[in-house]
Amino acid sequence: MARSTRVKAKVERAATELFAARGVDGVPIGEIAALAGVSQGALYRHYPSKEDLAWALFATAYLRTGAELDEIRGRERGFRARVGAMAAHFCALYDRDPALFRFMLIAQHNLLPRVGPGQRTPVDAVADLVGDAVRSGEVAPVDPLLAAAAILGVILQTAVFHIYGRLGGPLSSRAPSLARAAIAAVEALGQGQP
Amino acid sequence: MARSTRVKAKVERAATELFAARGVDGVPIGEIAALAGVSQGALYRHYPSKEDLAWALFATAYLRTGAELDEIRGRERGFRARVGAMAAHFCALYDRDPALFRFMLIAQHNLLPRVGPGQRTPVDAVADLVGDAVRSGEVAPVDPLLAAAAILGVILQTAVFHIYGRLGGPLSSRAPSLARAAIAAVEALGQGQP
Amino acid sequence: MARSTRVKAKVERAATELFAARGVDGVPIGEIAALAGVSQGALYRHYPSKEDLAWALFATAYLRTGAELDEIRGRERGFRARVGAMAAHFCALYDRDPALFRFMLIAQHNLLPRVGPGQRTPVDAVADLVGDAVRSGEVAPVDPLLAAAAILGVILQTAVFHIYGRLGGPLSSRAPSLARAAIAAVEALGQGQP
Amino acid sequence: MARSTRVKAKVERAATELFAARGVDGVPIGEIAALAGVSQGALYRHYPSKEDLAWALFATAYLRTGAELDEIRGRERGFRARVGAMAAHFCALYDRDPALFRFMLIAQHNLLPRVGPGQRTPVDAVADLVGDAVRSGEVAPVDPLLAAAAILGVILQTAVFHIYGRLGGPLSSRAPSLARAAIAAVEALGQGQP
DNA sequence: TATGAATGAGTGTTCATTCAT
DNA sequence: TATGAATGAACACTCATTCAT
Repeated sequence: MARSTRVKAKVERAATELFAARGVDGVPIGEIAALAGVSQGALYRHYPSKEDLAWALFATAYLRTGAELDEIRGRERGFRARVGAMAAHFCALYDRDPALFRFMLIAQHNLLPRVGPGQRTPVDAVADLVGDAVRSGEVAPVDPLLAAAAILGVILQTAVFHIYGRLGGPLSSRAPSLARAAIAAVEALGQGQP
Repeated sequence: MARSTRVKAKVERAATELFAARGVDGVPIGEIAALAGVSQGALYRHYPSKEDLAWALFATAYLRTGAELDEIRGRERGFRARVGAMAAHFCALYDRDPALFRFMLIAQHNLLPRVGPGQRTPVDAVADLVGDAVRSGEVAPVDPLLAAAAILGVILQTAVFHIYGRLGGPLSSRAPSLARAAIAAVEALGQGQP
Repeated sequence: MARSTRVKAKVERAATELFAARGVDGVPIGEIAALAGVSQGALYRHYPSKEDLAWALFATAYLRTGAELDEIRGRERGFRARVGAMAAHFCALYDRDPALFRFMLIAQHNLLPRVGPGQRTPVDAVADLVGDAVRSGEVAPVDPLLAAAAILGVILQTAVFHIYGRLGGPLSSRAPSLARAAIAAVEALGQGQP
Repeated sequence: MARSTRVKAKVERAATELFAARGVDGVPIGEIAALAGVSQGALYRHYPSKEDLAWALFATAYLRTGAELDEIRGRERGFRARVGAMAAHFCALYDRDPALFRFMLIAQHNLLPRVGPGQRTPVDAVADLVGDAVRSGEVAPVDPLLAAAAILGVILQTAVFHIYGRLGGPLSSRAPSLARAAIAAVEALGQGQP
């Protein structure tokens, strides 16, 4: 592993932890450097600005999550299986790196507008998943974006409660419940005016 | 209405709009003063600091929402009716003042820790609503906090999608759908592994 | 005199002295503030940046000098009288505020490009003076800009020598000599190929 | 030509161009290295600091010019011929390397004080030339330094006008005119108040 | 030896807060 | 009391210089 890669990795870890705890604006760059064990100036060899560092962290994680959800959509068959796999995936992400998850939840409010319109986001993946299910007749017709909001809302709000200490234990153990709840919510949305 | 009250109202409106758009840290206090049409120094006659202003805005809206949800719980009877009324209430809040709603979604990450443990929050109201339904046998046994996460997640994530332009139209028109989805999610959570 | 005016005057004096001694880039803004007896932040109420402060000082002095030379051109009659008055004017400027003069000589290399093409500069005034004299037949045909270079060169290089201690005494006492030399130089330029 | 010499030449060329365009303080050392095609660290093998690089460039050119003017003084006979040769020499210097000329004009304000009192500068050469002429009776008694200012002013200010685009064409074509103007200026200085 | 990453002191600038008027 | 200028402690960022590889 090259020296440069080591520094970058340490900086990204430190920044993720601190940004997650106190927000991008709440963390002086010197504190990131100190936690990463490098000098302040060294950060600027890898990122042109603090904002760019935050954006790189966010975009990487956000778009990678979108790609992973797309990958699940390509791999799994059937609405229920796909939602289950996605819920498990989100929970695993959370359990593996809660700081990164928290950072993404916080930072989206500032950074989402920087995501280009052509990018595949997690929202796109989930909405397309619902679209597939509607087309195949697995679920009654429903606005895919509204359904995606329900699916993501059930999962992400649970993560938020976990972050604030309202819920404990590994999130992964709740993945099946969350999947069931998300599926039920989407089906209920589809039963508009019967 | 006393002059002081009018000034406070103008300041709070300005702060809400600006905080919602760019976050508390992203808004200089001078800009709030300018938008409110008062001098910078005058702000300090009403709020001891910017942080206190943000906290006052957040706590007022957050705790009032909790009280309103409690009031719904006191007024409505039955799990479904109560969830429906709460969903309608959230949607009306959003439609009436999207900036305030957005501010609360953003600011919670910084300000939630300042909410005292004895305060009645919206989460408490929703969780208690679920607890009531479990006790009365209306829904199968379920962790009230997990169920509250599902209910709030379905509603709030829809609001988030509205904020980012993924969904349009008044949120209130979606209230019945959201209530149905939230109820279904909770019921699904209650059906462990049969 | 308003407080604001007092502060501005003190800042401009301090900046002129320090810029003249060590160049714009060589002077930290904190030193200007210290010499002016105000806080660092106070500077930014009057100038948006250090560069703007330097530019304001330069542009004011440079364009005012141009206007004064134009005024001389309007007042005096005859080539010799006008050059004499201009030389005296430059020398008086130097004697009254050597630091400002030195600052202008230094700063022109960075700031002259910011002077808009429509502005009346000292160079324009001197060149027009020569143009008048050529048209009236007082001096033989000569490129007014080349003649202006000669006139300004004789005067300004003398000031430079004074700055570096090669010449002493008040510059004003040399004004008549400089005027004579400048006039002779222009006349000699006019005797191209007889 | 040794490798070290080639590197030094490339560095000096790059530094001269960049210093001339934006001043010593305005040019990061990395930019010099990039333009010279060497690494940043390699510069420090040849010059102990940026300041030393600038000084080496300035001192070399400045003192070499002084030596060349002295050589003209040794070679040419008569005030007029010597001034003519010097004017031609300055114009040739400018035409051959305008960046170096511009750098010297800019850098003198910072670096002239570092020139030791015993060094032969261009000013010394020109002043001595005038002294010779006064002693030989070729020109009326005149302060040699004042006369040197006039001679240098006529030539250098013309160069400045050329740099700023007020005059065009090769400067060498103006050398005879400048020499004539400089000589006339000196003679005028010698004619006190008759 | 040559490279370019790392260093760390220094800089310009912002902005919450104070305070003279 | 209301104003807005002044304060001064941060802060993000730059860059000359050093040094491990």
